[in-house]
Amino acid sequence: MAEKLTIRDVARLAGVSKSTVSLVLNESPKVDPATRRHVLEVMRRHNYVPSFAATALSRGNTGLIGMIVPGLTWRFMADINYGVAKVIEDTKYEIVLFTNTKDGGYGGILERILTSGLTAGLLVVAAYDQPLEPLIELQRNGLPIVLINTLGRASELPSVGADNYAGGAAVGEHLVSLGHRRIASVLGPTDHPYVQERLRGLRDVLHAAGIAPDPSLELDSGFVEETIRGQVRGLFELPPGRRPTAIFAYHDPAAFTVIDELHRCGLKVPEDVSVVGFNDIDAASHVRPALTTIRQPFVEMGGRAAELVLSAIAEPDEEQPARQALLPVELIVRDSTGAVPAA
Amino acid sequence: MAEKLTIRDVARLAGVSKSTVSLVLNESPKVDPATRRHVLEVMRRHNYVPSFAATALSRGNTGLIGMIVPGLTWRFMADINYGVAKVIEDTKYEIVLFTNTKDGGYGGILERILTSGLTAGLLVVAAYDQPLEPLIELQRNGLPIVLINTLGRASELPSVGADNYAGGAAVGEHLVSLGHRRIASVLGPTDHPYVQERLRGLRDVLHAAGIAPDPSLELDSGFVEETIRGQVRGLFELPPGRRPTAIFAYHDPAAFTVIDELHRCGLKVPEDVSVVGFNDIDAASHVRPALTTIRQPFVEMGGRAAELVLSAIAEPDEEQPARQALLPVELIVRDSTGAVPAA
DNA sequence: CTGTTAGCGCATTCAG
DNA sequence: CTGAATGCGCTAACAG
Repeated sequence: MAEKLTIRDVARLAGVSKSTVSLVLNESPKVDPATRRHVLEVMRRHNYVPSFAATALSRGNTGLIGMIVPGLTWRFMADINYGVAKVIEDTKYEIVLFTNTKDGGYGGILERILTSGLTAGLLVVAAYDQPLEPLIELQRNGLPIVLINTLGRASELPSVGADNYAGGAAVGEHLVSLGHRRIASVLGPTDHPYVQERLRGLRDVLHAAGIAPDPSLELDSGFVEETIRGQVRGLFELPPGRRPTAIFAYHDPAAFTVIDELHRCGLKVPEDVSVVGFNDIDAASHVRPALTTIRQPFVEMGGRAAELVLSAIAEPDEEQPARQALLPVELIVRDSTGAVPAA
Repeated sequence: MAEKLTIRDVARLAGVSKSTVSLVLNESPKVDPATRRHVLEVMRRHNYVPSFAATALSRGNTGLIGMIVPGLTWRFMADINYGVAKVIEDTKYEIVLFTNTKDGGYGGILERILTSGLTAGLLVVAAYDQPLEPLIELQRNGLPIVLINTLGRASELPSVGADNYAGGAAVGEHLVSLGHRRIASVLGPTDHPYVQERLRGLRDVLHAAGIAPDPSLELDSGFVEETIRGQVRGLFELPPGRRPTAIFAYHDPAAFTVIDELHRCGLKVPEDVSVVGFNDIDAASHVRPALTTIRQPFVEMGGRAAELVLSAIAEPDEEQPARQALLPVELIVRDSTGAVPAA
């Protein structure tokens, strides 16, 4: 059953030549609508689908888009992938998934991809510990690459990322509009570019509001929960006038920790202190108080990245300007922020 | 740079013929070790990798293994994929990922895969709402398929799954050994095969211990949290002698809900009531009391499934007996279970 | 507009 | 053991 038909069979069945069939397949306008319809009909009836391998070989393009991900455990990977898949599935391309299971960087993957012509383009979800150079090298060799840049790393590669600066600014504007003037930041690892961007956004807004930066309120908290707890306690051991009335945490789990520690200190959220997170993870809306936070557009990022590779593949000549798309983030106001308490 | 070399170039550079190079590539023993080494050396030096498309066309095998997943949001998908990737990366195959983004079933994917010869084999992570027939059909047409059967669905397809029966039995044995005789089950959706299997395992153990089944302790709780809370309360409105001393929840989040509701009812875990979950999600070890639960071997499931397709691809003739591999689960004893309280 | 003729890069006979 | 000849299924000029 379902014996595989070749283009030749279709040609015979339709009473035309192979190339006519090929032209129909490639939607060439150079074929008579009637013949075209007829050929399509034959194809459908016999359930013909062109051979993937043959098409790839002949065209010099495999119709495969590689996607390198650092792993699937990261909670937003699902969204990114969804965005990518949504775009790709409407094309003739398929996604080849490469998961970094080994520590040794991208290993032989990249080399293999390039020289074997495995994929027509590459989507790379930036990982903390992977250097970008090999990718840039690949790109120079003609492989369209788009970086899904969740880390805000600067590079000459085309990339899509979230507008972390705007995120920080939005938080600042929201808090300032509520009357807050002493805003602390639990920054996580401050050497990460995205953290710096957010802080810059926040500072700029504060500056514009006439609020001078206070280093004692900008905390490099790293990734360790205990550090955060200690820092939060430290904040409220400051002289009363120097204590913050709002805390901006670099991601939602950190915000939860902050809130929990505030509660332990006998402070109420948002009555005594307002708290803002980042990322809008599922739990943010379920927790109490529901968390005010910034939503990153991961689905859109995936989709946009896919569109970018696709277009780079379609027009390889056009020396694509390295586009660094920054997608807008969204402030989600919930219950963890409120007006500044009366002094 | 890195102009793509063909087998012909390598032949020329090595001073042999194309077919010799080909034989070397395919590790044929019919080539002189010296020439072989020489050719390999040339390939390495010039960074030659055979063209993916050409190899695929010529061999009639794309070297691609498709993986259909219902989505990446499901938390265990990462583990399954990791297991698959671990196995696949040591072979010449790559993974093509298909995500069901549309509701309409597998859509055209399956048809396309078969007739275009896109993939050499298929790994399908079972989804709740997808029928298996199309897959069986594909398999009949010669496409090796392995079902990663997280739902315990019966089918003639080769599949790997977790031993849910053993899981239920292990829970039973653990609780019985602690002296419990009145064990309630918060079953989730009882029409799901895996739920039934677990219940069967539990019942069999209870039966062997001389404990008669009690329908009032077997609760079809569906997926809704409120239902579970109500049922838990109901359990402790039973006459004192008929109340359970232990509760088996069909998954960890449900167990958390159960524990929370017990606390609200003024009952302590495990002093008054023991609670067991299923799946061993990350939170299970972080929560208090740390949850006793059953770990499912998702990584191993992925790996095993990958091995199965690979072998089916390698030996297509051998009318593979439809293997239904059931991988062992593991009881993780933590703090939520304890000796039955003294009457 | 349609049919003819060459390859694409490799695997696989088949002689030598 | 090695080299020359075919073909995989399709696309892409090129004639007709």
